[in-house]
Amino acid sequence: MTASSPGPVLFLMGPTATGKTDAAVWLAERLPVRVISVDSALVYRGMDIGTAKPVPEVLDRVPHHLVDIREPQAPYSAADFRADALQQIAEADRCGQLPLLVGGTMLYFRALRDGLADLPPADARVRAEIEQLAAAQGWPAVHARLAEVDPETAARLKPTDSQRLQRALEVQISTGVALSQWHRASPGVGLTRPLLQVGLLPTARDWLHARIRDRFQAMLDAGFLEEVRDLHARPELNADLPSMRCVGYRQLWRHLDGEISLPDAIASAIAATRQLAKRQITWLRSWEGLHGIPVAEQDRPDQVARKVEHLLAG
RNA sequence: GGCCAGAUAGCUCAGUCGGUAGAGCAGUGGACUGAAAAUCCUCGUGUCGGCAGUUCGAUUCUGCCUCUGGCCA
Repeated sequence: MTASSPGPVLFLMGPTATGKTDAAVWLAERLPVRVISVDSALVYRGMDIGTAKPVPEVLDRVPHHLVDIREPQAPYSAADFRADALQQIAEADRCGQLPLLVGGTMLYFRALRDGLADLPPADARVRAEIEQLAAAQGWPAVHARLAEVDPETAARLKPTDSQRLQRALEVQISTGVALSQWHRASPGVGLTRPLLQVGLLPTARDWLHARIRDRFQAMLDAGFLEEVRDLHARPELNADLPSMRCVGYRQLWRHLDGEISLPDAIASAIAATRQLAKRQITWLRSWEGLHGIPVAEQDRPDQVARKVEHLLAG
């Protein structure tokens, strides 16, 4: 017996502060969908205000999966997400729900859609070693070292790209096989079912920037600084954790460390949010198969959601 | 009112021993395979506060003016 043909999967993508969550909630209250969050920051428990996580009342009404699934000291990765998301999609199928993947972490969307190579996970010990080499001799030295064992990857990476250099060398050291070899050996398994890929695209940068600024102020009014203060007080957390590098948290953490004034922290957090939105838009501009929905300043979430619904019906 | 220090990119500032200027930040466009809200790359003409003087040539030197800090009254 063959399973009934797999139903579609809906991607709802877009830069921060464009109303993705509200649109998803609107859809979820009218259609049998399963909301699956695609967000590298929403996974962390205790990081609520600064991540613009839906408030508990909303989460009660419309459950969001893959939210609050990690403590801030625990790393999460694109590969973790892919595995979790596949499981959630299977669960949606079982329940007769349309999987609605909503969020702004574009690498996660791509990892899910196109698959990932079969690579070893992060190795904290090896990473620390590489970190030491970099601290002593600089990242160009790491690049030179990588060039000896994996010239192909070294050639495509800049000597300044600390994170990718670290990962590439880490893979080689911990497996004895070059990252480029791994990539050749396993192309990655992508999603094979029908996909509706919707991207919310702000019509202009100026109002998005204003909204980002206003939203950050609202976060502060809602107690964002106190939230970070609580995290800052936890001995198991530190500034180098991926969670504490999140936009807003990172800058307020620096302020709590006494490195910068509160006004400076606020200004740079807002700028970092704008830069995040810009990078998300860059992903979307070249996204294959994208159904872009222009979002104007005055558009309400339900109007945007109706357009998504329309695409779904068509 | 007097004295001193400033006035240069959207912001903070550097600089030009006189030949029309450059960093950081911000902004822009881009890249992106287990940290991705991460990490990295590209892009710099702006009455050098205003007016006048000296000079072949002034953002640079001189004078006056305006504004901003500080000190003294």
